[in-house]
Amino acid sequence: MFDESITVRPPVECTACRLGRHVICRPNGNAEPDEINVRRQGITMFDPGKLLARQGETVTQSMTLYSGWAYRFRQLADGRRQILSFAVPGDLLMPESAFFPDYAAPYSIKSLTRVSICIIPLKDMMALMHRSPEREHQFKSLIAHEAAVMRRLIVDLGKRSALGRVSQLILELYHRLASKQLSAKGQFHFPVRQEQLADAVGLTPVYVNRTLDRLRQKNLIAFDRQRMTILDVEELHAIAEEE
Amino acid sequence: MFDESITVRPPVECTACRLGRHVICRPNGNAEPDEINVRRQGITMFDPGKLLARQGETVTQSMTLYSGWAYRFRQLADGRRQILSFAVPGDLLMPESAFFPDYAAPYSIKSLTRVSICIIPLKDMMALMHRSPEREHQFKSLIAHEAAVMRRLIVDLGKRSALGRVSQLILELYHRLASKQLSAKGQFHFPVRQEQLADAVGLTPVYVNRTLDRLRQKNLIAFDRQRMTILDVEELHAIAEEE
DNA sequence: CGCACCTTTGAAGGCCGTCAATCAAAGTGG
DNA sequence: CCACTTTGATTGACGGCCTTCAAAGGTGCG
Repeated sequence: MFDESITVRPPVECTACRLGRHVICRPNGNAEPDEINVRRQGITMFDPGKLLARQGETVTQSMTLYSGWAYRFRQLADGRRQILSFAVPGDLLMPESAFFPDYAAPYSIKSLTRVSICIIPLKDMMALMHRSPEREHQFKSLIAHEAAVMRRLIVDLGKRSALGRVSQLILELYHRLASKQLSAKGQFHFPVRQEQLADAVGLTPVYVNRTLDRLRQKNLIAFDRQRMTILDVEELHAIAEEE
Repeated sequence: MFDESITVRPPVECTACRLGRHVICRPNGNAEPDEINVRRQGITMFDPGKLLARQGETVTQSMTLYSGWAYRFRQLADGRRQILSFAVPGDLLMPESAFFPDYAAPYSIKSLTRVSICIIPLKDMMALMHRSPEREHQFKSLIAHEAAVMRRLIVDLGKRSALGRVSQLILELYHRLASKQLSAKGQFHFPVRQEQLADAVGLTPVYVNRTLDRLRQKNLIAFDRQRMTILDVEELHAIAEEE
């Protein structure tokens, strides 16, 4: 399954990880030795569109996105697919797997761009988690956050129009990236194709295109060549809430 | 907030709880004394339509549904509401709150029927949970199950038609009730009004009505006077998957 | 019996989907 | 460096699923 990947020696020590405090496996502030650096198997690269985890299969690895984007999704028998969430640099790809031995993945994961992923055996991640109550609490917080994102998506899909859903998604990703210093002045790298936007917000690619167009004509966003710019955060937020 | 409720002395000992093994607070099989029985404050009754928890407010109590139905929902500023899930007898109303002190409720909860609820202080429930690794694991499993239900709902709302969504919901509740011995021969008490069905599956009450009608005309269900009967589980399941 | 609350039904319209064609951008090989 | 291909964005026409508005019909309860 992973034969199309390339694993390289870790280019950096974990203690010098550029993701800094935005990643779960950051070293403790105190004198604890850098355990993860010893355990991890290297950093693995994948091309865009590669399957990183398959729905139903047992999870044995803990994967942290070091660079690039991925998405979690479920696929129906006839091919329809629903994207549950996007993962951006620093995100743990399946945080809840750390709580259950022999956990069966409840969704699949695909790379959206070229990605590099920091992989360590799930057992080691579980052991690391259990070593410190704070780290365990961080895992629980991650899971609670995932649940909060799912609830928002449910409300979006159930109660909001196309304009509202797309606006919500753009804002959510903007805020997540901003909290990791990955956006500036409302501008950020947004490598999501309209087909995947459609699968995320429960619309067709054609209608996502028209919806983006409406947002552009309202002068709320500029979006071209994977570069998203939010021109009016307040008004975009208002539309995201009202529509 | 709870001034419209009536609290009565526990009518039964926890060790004789009719919910038996279908409730998280069941006594351990081994010789451990019945701790919950000491801590709980009694069983509280609420009329239909009462608010049991308010989105955003800090959770201080652990509530288990002893009888009746409730639903978890989020409400938007303009009044639109999306139901996230239903709670049936035996369900813990907000399992994830046991993991976070001073947890702010991410959704509101309302009684759907007249309900009786077994309430104990959240701190006691947390202490009880931490006492035994198995019980803590049960809590984690509950939360994982809630997450799985949310994922299915996301797929329903994003990718399925009205017929598929309604079928999915009926089947989900049927299976949940069956696992608690609360349904027999495809027949069960279903006290959900069409307005709430609509809020659960992201449709309007009018269209839910028409959709139920289509299911009846296909001879897949009978539904009258809060009594739901599934006439053809296989075919209903097929439609739930395909539509 | 009368009122409140649902459910059911009809008609009209809009949001979004489907199908299809065109266009733009980014490779690819010569 | 330029045909050629591939992939994704864009646009138009049309249709359908679902919404909205309104009214009528049931059901339970005081």
